[in-house]
Amino acid sequence: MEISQRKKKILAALVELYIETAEPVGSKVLAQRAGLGCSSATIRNELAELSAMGYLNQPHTSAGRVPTVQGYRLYVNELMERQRLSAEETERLNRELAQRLMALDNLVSDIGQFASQITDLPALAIAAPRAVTIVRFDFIYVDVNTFIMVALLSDNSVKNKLIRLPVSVEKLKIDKLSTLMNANFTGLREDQITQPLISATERALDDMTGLTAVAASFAIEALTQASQPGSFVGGQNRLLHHPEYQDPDKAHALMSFLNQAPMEFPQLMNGETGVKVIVGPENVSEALRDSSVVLATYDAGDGVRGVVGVVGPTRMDYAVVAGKMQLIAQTISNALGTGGLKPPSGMDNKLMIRGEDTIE
Amino acid sequence: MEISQRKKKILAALVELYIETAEPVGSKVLAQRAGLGCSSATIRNELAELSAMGYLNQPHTSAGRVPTVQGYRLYVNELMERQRLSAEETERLNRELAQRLMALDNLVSDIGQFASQITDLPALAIAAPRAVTIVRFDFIYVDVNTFIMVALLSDNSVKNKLIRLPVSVEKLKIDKLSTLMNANFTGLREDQITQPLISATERALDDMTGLTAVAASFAIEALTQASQPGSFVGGQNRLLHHPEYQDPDKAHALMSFLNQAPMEFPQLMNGETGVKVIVGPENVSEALRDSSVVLATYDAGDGVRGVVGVVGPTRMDYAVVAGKMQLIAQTISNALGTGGLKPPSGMDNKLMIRGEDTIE
DNA sequence: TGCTGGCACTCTTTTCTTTCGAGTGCTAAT
DNA sequence: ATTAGCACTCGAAAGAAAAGAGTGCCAGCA
Repeated sequence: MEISQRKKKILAALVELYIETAEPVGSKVLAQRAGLGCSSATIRNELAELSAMGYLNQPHTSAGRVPTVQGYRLYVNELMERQRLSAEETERLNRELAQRLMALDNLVSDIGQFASQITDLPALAIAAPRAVTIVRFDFIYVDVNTFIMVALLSDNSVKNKLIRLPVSVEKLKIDKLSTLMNANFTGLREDQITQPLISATERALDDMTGLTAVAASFAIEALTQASQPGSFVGGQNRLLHHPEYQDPDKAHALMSFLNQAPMEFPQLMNGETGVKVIVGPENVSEALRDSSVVLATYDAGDGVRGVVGVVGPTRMDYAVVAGKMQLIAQTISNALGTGGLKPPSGMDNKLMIRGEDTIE
Repeated sequence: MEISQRKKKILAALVELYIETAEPVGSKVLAQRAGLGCSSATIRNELAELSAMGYLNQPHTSAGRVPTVQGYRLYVNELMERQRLSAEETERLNRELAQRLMALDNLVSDIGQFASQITDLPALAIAAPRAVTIVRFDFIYVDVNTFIMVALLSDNSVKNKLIRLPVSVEKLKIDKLSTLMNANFTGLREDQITQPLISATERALDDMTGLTAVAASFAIEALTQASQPGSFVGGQNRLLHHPEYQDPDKAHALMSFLNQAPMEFPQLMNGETGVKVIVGPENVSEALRDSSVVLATYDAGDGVRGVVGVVGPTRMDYAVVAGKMQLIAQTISNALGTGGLKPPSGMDNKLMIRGEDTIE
C-alpha cells in the first residue's frame, strides 16, 4: 500500500509535534498546526488509516496518536529535513570544536564531550583500533641510575617512561641498549615481540640486571596502549532532562549500559559510514530498546577512524540531532582528515605542532 | 544539658535503623531492636526529650522520628563505630587498590573510581596543585624536519612533544637549542618563564624560524599541565540507587554540581587531614544541602597530596563509608607515601619503574 | 467522492471523600 | 522510674465521582 502525500505531511507534523510535547497528538492540534487546510475530522480519517498501516499507535482508545517504530523510521528516512543549522551556529560550533581539536591526545574524549554538550544527551566516542609499530627508540641517560626511554610510534605519537634503577649503570650500556632496541624492535607490531627475540637481545647486550626486559616491556606497553581503541562515555546526567527517564530505574539501566558496553556501539554501524539513526526497538541490545541512537563515523586521518554517537529517548529531535552529528563528523574529517592540523594563530604560525601522549 | 547514656544508645539505634530503612523510626520497632530492655512507652518519653533537645525531628505529628543534622553529627562524632572491615575484606580491597596504583599516571582517577566502586556512591578525587620545575630538556633529532622534545620535571614526570617543521633544520641547531634551553629554562617555575628570557634565548640561538618560541611554549605547557590539580568525578549513575534521588531534578542538580564544581571539595577539608564527614545542611553549597559528603586526605609521596571523597544521601551509612574512605587513604599513603612503589612480581622485580604522562 | 460539523461513547486523569493505620502524648497504675 | 492503655492526629491508601480529551461514525454538503 502506498502512502499519499497528505498522509506523509500529517505524519511528519505528528512526529514533530510529539517530539516537542512528549504527549500523544490529537487530531485537533494537528489540524491547527499541520498547515494543510482541512478539518480535524479529515485528519481523523487519515490518522485511522495511518494507524491501520502501522505507522501510528494509540496508547489507549481515547488518546491521541504516537508514532510507531515504523513511523519514526519513515520520518527519519524520508520525511525529516536534516536541520540546516544557521550559518552563525555552524560557524560557532566549528570554531569551538576546532579549538578542542588543537590538543590531539584526547581526541576521542573531546569529540564525545562536544557531542554530548551540543545535543544535551549522553554521548560516546570510540576510536577504531589500529596497528602501530615503533619507528625509533631513544634512551636518555639522566644519571647513574636513572634514564628515560622514548619511543616514536608509527602513528606519530610519542611514548615515554622514566626508569629508576636500584643498581648503577654506565651510559655506554644504555647507548648499546638503544642501538640494540632500534635494530631489533622497530617496525614490529605488538604480537611480533616474542620472548626469543627478547632473550636474544638480552644476550647481545650481555647484561643480567633485567635492563632488556624493562625496555621490552616498555615497547609492548607502548604498542598496546597506542593500538587500544580509545573510548569515551559521558554526559549521562543529561539523560535526566528528558521525561522518558523520570523513572530512575530506566535511567540507571541505560547509564550502566553505556558505561559497561560502549564497545558495542561501533558495530551498530555495520561498517557503513555517515550518519545512522537507530530507533528504539530496532536496537538489538535489550537496554537500548527504549532509546534511540544516532551515530556518525569520523575520519581524523593517520588511520584514526572512529564512531561518535549520542543516546536519547525514542522521541528525540532526530532532525536536529542528526544534523549536529553530521556536522561534528564533517568538521573532524575536514580539520584533521586531510592531514595536519591548521596551526593556531599567533607565534606558532610557522610550525606544525603535534602533541602526544604516553604510556602509564 | 547533658545527654544520658541511654539516650545515646537510643539515638544510635535510631540512626542506624533509619539508615537501613529510609523510613521514620517509631518507638515500637526501636523498643524491639534497641537491645535495652524497656518498653515502647519509655522509649517514647526519651524520644520526646531527644526531640526537644534538637537531635530528632518528626516529619509530621503522627510519624516516627528522623535524625536532625545535630543528631547525625552526634552520631558521627561519638556514637558510631567506624566499621571495622573484616580481615579478608580489607585484604581484598587492599590488593585491588594496590593493583590499580601500579599505573601511576591516572592516580587521581584510579583512586576516585575505586572509592566510587566500593561505596556505591558518586566519588571525586582531587590532587593538590604543586609547584614543579623542569629538571632537564632533551631534544631528539628524528629527521630533517622532525624532532621530539622531552622534558624531565621535578616531580619525576616526563613530558614530550613531537614537532614537525615546515622548513628543514640541521641537527646542529637542535643541539644548540637543547644546550640553551637547559641553560636558561631549567629550575624555573611556570611564572618565571618570561618573554624577555625567551627573546634572549632566541637571539642566542640566532634563529628566525620560531624554534625558540616552540620550545618555550612546550616548557610552559609542560609546567602548566604538571602543576594543574588533576581531578576526577565519576560514578554519578550510582546516585540513582538511592531512594532520596528518585526525583530526577534532585539527582540531576547534584550530578551537575559534581561535574562543574569538583574543585570546591578540597577546601571543605579546611586543611585538616584524615576523614571528615559533612552532614547535609552543614554544607555551604546550596547543591549539597540535601546530601552528605565524606572526604579523606591522602598523601602519595613526592608532594602528591590530595582529597578523595564520596557524596550521597544524608541518610548514608556513615560508619561503613567512613571506614572505607579511611582504608583508601591509608592504603594509598602506605603504598606510595613511603617512597616508591612495590614492584610487581615477575620479570620487573629488579627494577623500580615509574611511568609518566605527557602534555597535549 | 471526499470533506465537514456534530454527537455519542470511551477511557484516562484529576479531584474529592472516606477509610485505615502507624505513631504519638497523656494518664493512671505498678 | 516504668509501663499498659487509650484517645487523638495526620498522612497514606483506597474508592467514587467528575472532568476532559479524543475517537469513530453518521448525515449533510460541495
